Amino acid sequence: MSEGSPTPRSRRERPAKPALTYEGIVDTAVRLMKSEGLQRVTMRRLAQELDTGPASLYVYVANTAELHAAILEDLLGAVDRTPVDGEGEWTDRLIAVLGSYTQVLFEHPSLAHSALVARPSGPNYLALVEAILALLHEGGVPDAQAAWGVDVLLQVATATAAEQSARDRNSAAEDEVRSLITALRRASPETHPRIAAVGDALVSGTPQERLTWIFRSVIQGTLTTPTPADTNRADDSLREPPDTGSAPSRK
Amino acid sequence: MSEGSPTPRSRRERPAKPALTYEGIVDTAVRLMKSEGLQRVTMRRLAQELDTGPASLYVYVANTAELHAAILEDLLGAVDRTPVDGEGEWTDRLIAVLGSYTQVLFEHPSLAHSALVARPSGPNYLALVEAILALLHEGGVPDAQAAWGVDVLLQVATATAAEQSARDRNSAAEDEVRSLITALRRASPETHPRIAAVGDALVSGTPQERLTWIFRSVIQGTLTTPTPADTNRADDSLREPPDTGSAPSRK
DNA sequence: ACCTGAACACCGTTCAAGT
DNA sequence: ACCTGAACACCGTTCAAGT
Repeated sequence: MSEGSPTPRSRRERPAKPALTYEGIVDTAVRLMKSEGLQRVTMRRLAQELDTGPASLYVYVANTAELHAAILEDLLGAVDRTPVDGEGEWTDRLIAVLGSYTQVLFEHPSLAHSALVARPSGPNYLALVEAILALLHEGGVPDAQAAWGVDVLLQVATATAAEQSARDRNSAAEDEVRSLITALRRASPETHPRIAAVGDALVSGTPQERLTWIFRSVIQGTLTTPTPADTNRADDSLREPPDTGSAPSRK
Repeated sequence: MSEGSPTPRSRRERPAKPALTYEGIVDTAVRLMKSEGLQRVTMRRLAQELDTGPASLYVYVANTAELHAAILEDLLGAVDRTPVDGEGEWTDRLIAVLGSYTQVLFEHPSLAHSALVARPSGPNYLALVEAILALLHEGGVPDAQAAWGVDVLLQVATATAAEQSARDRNSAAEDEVRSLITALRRASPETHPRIAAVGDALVSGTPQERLTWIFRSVIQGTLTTPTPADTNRADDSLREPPDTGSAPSRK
């Protein structure tokens, strides 16, 4: 599986245009994303980077969405999962893992938005899900609740990063927030008594404080809210048998 | 297209081309969105619908994002807020309002995704925030927690609608979910013990069941999780950290 | 003063034709 | 058999020039 040794006899050798592979395409896409943002990772721009035409990429990648999902999966490798086996309260360690995930999205703002739709299924994503489940298990959260909770936790983290990063990059989004704040402040106690009553609390706190509170309260809700499944199936014998022997043919 | 309308021959009277106004533009945009989806509500397509050039729209709308936010604000008028003054448990009525909001997004799937970024500040959005705050207040949720909770509740509702609607319209997204499910099922108990242990619970339940559980658990978390503001501040305004460390680093 | 035609600088995706 | 040039059908946004 070794590549042929390069024989550098040609002096007008180009900068080693690498053969197109899925890995090479994703690597280049990640590099391009880090340097220019996801909005520049287009099929055409990426093809240009790879010194080919856009049509060639379609041999390896089905469409732009799949390309973006592949970038996300790659980036998830940077999430720090070490708190899983660390010390301290399990909730704090869970918040640390979720915070690291959010941080990764923040560092690449353009990615967060697409992460809300892209559903990666690669090893880095699975490892993250496993880490969160392990911490919820350690905290004594029932399996059914933990299973549904992991989705919500990743969802709020992703959505928060997407919102925040939209503001960073898009001045129009910032204007929208500004006018929302103005509208909230101007809300009359007559027509909007509760908005007037809570006042600045609607927009108070640092993003950091708010995010930590969100994690804490969603964890709390997950811990204390039974799923309907708990009443439906009391025993856990509904699990699929391991796929030894007969392969399940239905998809 | 609206051709073949009976126009008098003598005059070149067109089919009553309405003068451009902000309201007229938004109305047409909403109609176009309902008939062809948000992805067709482009500046160019909308201008075509209004029988003008795209440049003319920029007199009234700053950019595409603002246009989409205006559409969302209009659609929020369809949210059923009557449960606020209804009967029954406050949590059930809150879930009903949030469910109606989610339903509106579901009925116009293309809108949900943009709703995650667009921050409307119109009357319909304010009325929705007011309604949620009123219900949280009725439930005895402290103001500071209610203020932060309303954001999370709208966020999870929006994100859920966006995810679900992405699947409906985009077969690629559906494939992604399918391969995620496969990946979860195949997870080895050796490397991913918790994923293996919870098994199908990760993907169990109807969207309806899951969404209701999400609302319930986020409400529960909001109710029981104190904000740092409760201990930190009395009535002081928030101060921004100096943030002098932003060095212009070149790479 | 107000509006817009035309241009600039891009897109995703497909497929016939070339190697 | 594999790859890609070229085309199709679009985009957002700007601004000089026309009325």
